Amino acid sequence: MTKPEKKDGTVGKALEILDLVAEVGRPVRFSELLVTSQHPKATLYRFLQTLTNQGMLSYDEEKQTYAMGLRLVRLAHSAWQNSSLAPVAADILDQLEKEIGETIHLAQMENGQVLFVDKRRSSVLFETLAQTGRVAPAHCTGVGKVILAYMSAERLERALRQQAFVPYTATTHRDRESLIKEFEEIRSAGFAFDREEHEQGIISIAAPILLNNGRVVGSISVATSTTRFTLKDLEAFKPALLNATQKIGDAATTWQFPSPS
Amino acid sequence: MTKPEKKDGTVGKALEILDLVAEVGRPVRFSELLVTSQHPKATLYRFLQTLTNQGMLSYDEEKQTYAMGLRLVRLAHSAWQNSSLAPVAADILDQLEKEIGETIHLAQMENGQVLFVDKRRSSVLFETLAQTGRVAPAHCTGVGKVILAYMSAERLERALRQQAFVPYTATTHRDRESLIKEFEEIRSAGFAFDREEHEQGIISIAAPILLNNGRVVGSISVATSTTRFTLKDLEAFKPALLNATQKIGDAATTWQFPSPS
DNA sequence: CCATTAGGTTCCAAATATTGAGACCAAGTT
DNA sequence: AACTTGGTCTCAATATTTGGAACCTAATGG
Repeated sequence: MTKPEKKDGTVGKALEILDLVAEVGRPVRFSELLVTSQHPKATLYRFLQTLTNQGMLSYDEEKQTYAMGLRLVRLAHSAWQNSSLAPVAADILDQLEKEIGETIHLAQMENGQVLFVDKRRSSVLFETLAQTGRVAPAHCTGVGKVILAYMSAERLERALRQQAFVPYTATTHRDRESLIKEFEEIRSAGFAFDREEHEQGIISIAAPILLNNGRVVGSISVATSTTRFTLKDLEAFKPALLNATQKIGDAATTWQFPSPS
Repeated sequence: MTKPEKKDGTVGKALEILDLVAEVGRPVRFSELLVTSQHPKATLYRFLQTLTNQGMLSYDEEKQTYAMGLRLVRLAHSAWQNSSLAPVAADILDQLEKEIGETIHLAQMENGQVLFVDKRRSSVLFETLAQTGRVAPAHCTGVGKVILAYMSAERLERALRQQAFVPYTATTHRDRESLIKEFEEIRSAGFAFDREEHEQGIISIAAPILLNNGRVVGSISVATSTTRFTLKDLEAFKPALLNATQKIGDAATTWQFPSPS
């Protein structure tokens, strides 16, 4: 009673199961879900049934596995167009890419995680983990930290509670205090670095996208590998980066702006 | 009792509302949804509430509008990777693009509609309506007709019932009979044409992707404008196209294959 | 400037859908 | 052949959803 936190009935539970399947990231068996979810057999079974014939999941009869359904990609298309910064930012990202020629990510906050909503690929073949639609932890990425640093106290509190502080590398922030300490630094600099905090050998510089009323709605980063650039080198991109975030912020303010998570 | 057709309780209804919002394709007001949905005020309100704080919808307080939520793009990423043909087909599409240098679409069936799950853009600046995640009617597109033509009787029946037969252009099939008649032709040819049936000035050639057991799981099309090619010209792509669909079919058979809608 | 209305939100008892223990079934293992 | 493991089905108890109507609030108009 002191911590209900969630009160969304059947629909909420069903969606929880979708998340579960999504998290696994591959087709998954009934029994596997049975242990990770808290539900009894019959209940889980019915949810799976419902979600499957709604097209939110797909069921492979032969392998007897569940995977995410195609209806989601249809729905997501609409989400991407209407609720993400991607359409507003597209032209500006194109321009930024031409200017600096490195990998660029456009990210927003989704339930305490960083969600990549668009990107431009470096011409050099170099893959980061990030693809459009992919998520990453907020506490150890440039895009994540810079959004957190500019959040309102209320939203920040909620987001911090959602951080698991998984220590990916030696430089990853391991607790709330350490992370919060960096925020002041980020705010006074106007941008954040990722110092190989998520992936060994990958660094980035990220700046916040602010609405004219001061609200953060997302961020952009330029990411590269330590074999090609140092943090100092990345700092050279700062003017171009801030110019881009400024423009996107302006555009998003006048345009239909998305409500943040 | 004679035609329940849908029996998915609360979850089904909630998802129906998501579809509703997606269909509008722009942020939408409460009152607008109230008339298109069948639900009473209070009920709709609660659903919107639930979906919003689940991140499936986003609410713009200022404009008082609902739009699709970012959680969907996160979930869809997983769907696209696990349940679509896109990952299996990626390399083959790349190759096909190099070979013929025209716009290519990879499509699957989703609830009676054609869903584009990937594409390769022609180097010539030429935009079709199709983007990844976008949907189109099945009865008037090459990718749609060719999938229908190879479906099992049972699945076909279901799909046909979902066709609205909107007459986009002069050549669009206007009824079930006319459409069915073309299926034999398609099957004996092994591919389908789109004769400006969806968009004036856009034609395409499409071939089915078949699992080794004969089941259709998707299709590929090469689309172009009538100012650049004729149907005869498109037919020249047939060998390359069939080669690609064959390979994708093989790959999909051995690989984790998605369950069709 | 008050009256009126349209768009949203909240309440609550009745109607309905969800829930889960356990029975059941199929297929593979020992 | 008995035994597991993985999955599906049934049914009564229970919790949730439901929607009419009251209630807000901010616009609109007279």
